[in-house]
Amino acid sequence: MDADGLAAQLRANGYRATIPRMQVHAALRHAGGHLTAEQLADGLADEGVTLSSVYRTLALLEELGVARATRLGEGDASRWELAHPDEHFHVVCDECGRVTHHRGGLVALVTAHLAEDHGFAADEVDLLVRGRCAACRDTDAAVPLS
Amino acid sequence: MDADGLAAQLRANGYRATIPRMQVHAALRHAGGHLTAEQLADGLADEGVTLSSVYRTLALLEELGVARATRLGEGDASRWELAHPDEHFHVVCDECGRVTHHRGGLVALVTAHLAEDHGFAADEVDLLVRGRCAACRDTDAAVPLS
DNA sequence: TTGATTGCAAATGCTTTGCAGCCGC
DNA sequence: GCGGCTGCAAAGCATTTGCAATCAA
Repeated sequence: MDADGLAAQLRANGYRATIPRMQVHAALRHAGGHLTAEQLADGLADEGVTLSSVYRTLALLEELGVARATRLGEGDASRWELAHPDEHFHVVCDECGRVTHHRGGLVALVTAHLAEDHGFAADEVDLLVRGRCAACRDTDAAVPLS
Repeated sequence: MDADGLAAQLRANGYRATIPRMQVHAALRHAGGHLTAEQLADGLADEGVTLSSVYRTLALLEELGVARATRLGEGDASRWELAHPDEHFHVVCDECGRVTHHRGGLVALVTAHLAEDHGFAADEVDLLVRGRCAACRDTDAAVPLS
């Protein structure tokens, strides 16, 4: 979604199109996702956007279904991205920290299974995989610890 | 695993079998999982076990592969359970808060897919589904909001 | 005995909130 | 102009950590 679209959606829901809201959205769109609230605030400090506004804006964007939070580690901070229209899941490498998206019918499969067999209406499916990516596995093989 | 098994596993790894460790494990086993650190500490206050020991113990049990943490909400505290030998995922009802486990070959399917197509070695798969359970959907139908 | 482990309390880090002024509508 | 939003600073939680005392081995 572009800036005008966001402004329209905000106003359509009775919210105002303010600088922090537009800037946070632009930053998420530009970065392609996986930013913490603090990273967003740091990057937007020049525009006069503060951390608390970032948090408030993220909560709002989430409520509108525009953004989405994911916890990529145990104690870590939440990381944010724009909501994708199609389902996906996150694959995180514990070694290099790289995060990739994977798409697939998997999420739809889970949803259908739960609905049919258990009468459960799934609103949100969050699939997180942690492990080691191909690049890091190669590196390990080349430079063994022993 | 029973108490003796845990004591043995602790000592085999160079750790001591102390009261907090045995009690936290027993509490998790008895409760069947989904307890926060604070709930554990409250229930074990009579045994003189403090919150910080609960946290340290949980971290240790996780390292040993005996326990496992899951975040069931955004800002919520982590909930803990004993690790199951077989994979499973959590289904949380947003309305009544009930949490159920579901088993299935789904996790193995994801792991295999990532390994074969992307060379990614998955260590941990965390699948969380949120929505409304059958019971709550029935209730809603009987007592419509309008 | 001896060092790992605990309790206590203070510190940390992420996130939320109260309030007075500001700005989009 | 009005009321929603923001910045600022302080509070709130879950979790971690420093240190002296304690306890398992």
